[in-house]
Amino acid sequence: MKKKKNSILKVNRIPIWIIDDNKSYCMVLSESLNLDKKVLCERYFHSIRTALKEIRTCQNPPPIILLDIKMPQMSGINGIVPLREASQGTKIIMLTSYDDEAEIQTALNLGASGYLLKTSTPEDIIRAIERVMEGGSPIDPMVTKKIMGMLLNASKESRYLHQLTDREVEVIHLIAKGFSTKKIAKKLSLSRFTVDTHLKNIYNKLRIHNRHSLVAKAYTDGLIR
Amino acid sequence: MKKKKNSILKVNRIPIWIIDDNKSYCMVLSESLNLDKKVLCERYFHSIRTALKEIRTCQNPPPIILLDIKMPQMSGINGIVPLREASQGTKIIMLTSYDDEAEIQTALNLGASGYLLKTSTPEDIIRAIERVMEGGSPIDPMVTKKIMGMLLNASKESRYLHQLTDREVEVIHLIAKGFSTKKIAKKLSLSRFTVDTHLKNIYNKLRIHNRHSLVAKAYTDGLIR
DNA sequence: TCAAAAATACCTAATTTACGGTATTGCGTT
DNA sequence: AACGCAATACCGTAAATTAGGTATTTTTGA
Repeated sequence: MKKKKNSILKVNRIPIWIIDDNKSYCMVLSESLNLDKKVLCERYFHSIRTALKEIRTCQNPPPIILLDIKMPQMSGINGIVPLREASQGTKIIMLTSYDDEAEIQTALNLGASGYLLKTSTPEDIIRAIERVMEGGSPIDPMVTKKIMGMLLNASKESRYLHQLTDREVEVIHLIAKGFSTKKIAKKLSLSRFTVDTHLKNIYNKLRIHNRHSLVAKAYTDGLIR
Repeated sequence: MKKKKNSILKVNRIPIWIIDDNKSYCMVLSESLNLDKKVLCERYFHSIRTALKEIRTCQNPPPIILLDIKMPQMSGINGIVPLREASQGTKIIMLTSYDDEAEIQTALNLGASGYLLKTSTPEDIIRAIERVMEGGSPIDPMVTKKIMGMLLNASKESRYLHQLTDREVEVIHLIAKGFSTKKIAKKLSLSRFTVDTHLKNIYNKLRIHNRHSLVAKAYTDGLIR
């Protein structure tokens, strides 16, 4: 462990910036956060453009930026990359009213360090900031829940979507484990012809023509994880 | 929104049980949590067996159980299903010293509501309990970070791990799209023999013997997402 | 209880795959 | 110059797969 990291932390409050087009929310949040002694909202901006201009010229870019995802001119998503390029040390916590899975994925892939819903309390946000400073990636539990629910239900949904039968799903899982027709037949105590028939029916339902497509589809459609 | 939910919350403290073989940790945690007025650790057990016996016979099973994952006789993982069956209303928060990805997946799939590392402070744990009561699924930010890192780096790592060449990776992607040897050859303007050779080399490197295993491996190893 | 759906089994022909070889070319590194 | 490695290409063949049938039994739902 280096001393440097501590020194930043010990200069009392963690400096942050907020970027959010909603001016009242921005002000209220800023003041709420400043009530606590842990963080200090130094500045806030109502557009990514102005924030970018500032971060490129200022002396001390903040270690943390709270970034609203939904903004008129430029989506918060598009702000992640330029902001991080302008200041490599800065970590970004997305703040949003939506809980759209695709956005979460994109935001995190682009290098956001956290993802909070706007229903978060100031305490939640402060906690998240501290977590990010420690190297974590806080994601709102509700968001986590949503993603998990998605993952868990995907296989059932997909199965229903394709009208696959129990046996067919069973065969698909074995195919995905690399088994050949014969092996599957042995494993399920069936004739190889039966397995063949199941496979043909699966192919027809999924409109594919071979095993490798089947495995790919099983993964992309969430039938298998 | 129903009123019922609030009524439960308003009976002051949320009752919880702790199951952890480490007796001193168990006691200390229990007392720490009880310092706060939000939760009340009613009981703690040092084995799943005793906790199960109790939950099956008691009048008021707790809404929340903190369950240690690493225990001598029976892994905490195996406790999830019987505990939930014994008391359907009870939600389980896994508590562990490890941050093994497979365990997280398994635990969550089996119906655990949260996953915290033992480095969590009592405040973290109380917060997590409240989140679960609200229907969320708190996962320790460090754990989230680990999973994310895994997802992001998987393709590169996996590729490096298996020493696959550029061309080989290219072929794998086309296989995953369902193309046959001939189609791939046409697409890449190669001889079908060349594609065949690439495939043979891939099989040797990954120690597999057919296309469907390849696609499965490409997905599970994160070569494809 | 009757019909539909699912699961089972078999056959054949055409096609594709897997895998054992061998071999040439080009591109970096030493 | 020598070497390793990636990429390319070719051959032959046994095994596996796909796709077109037909057909019986079991299960299930209306």
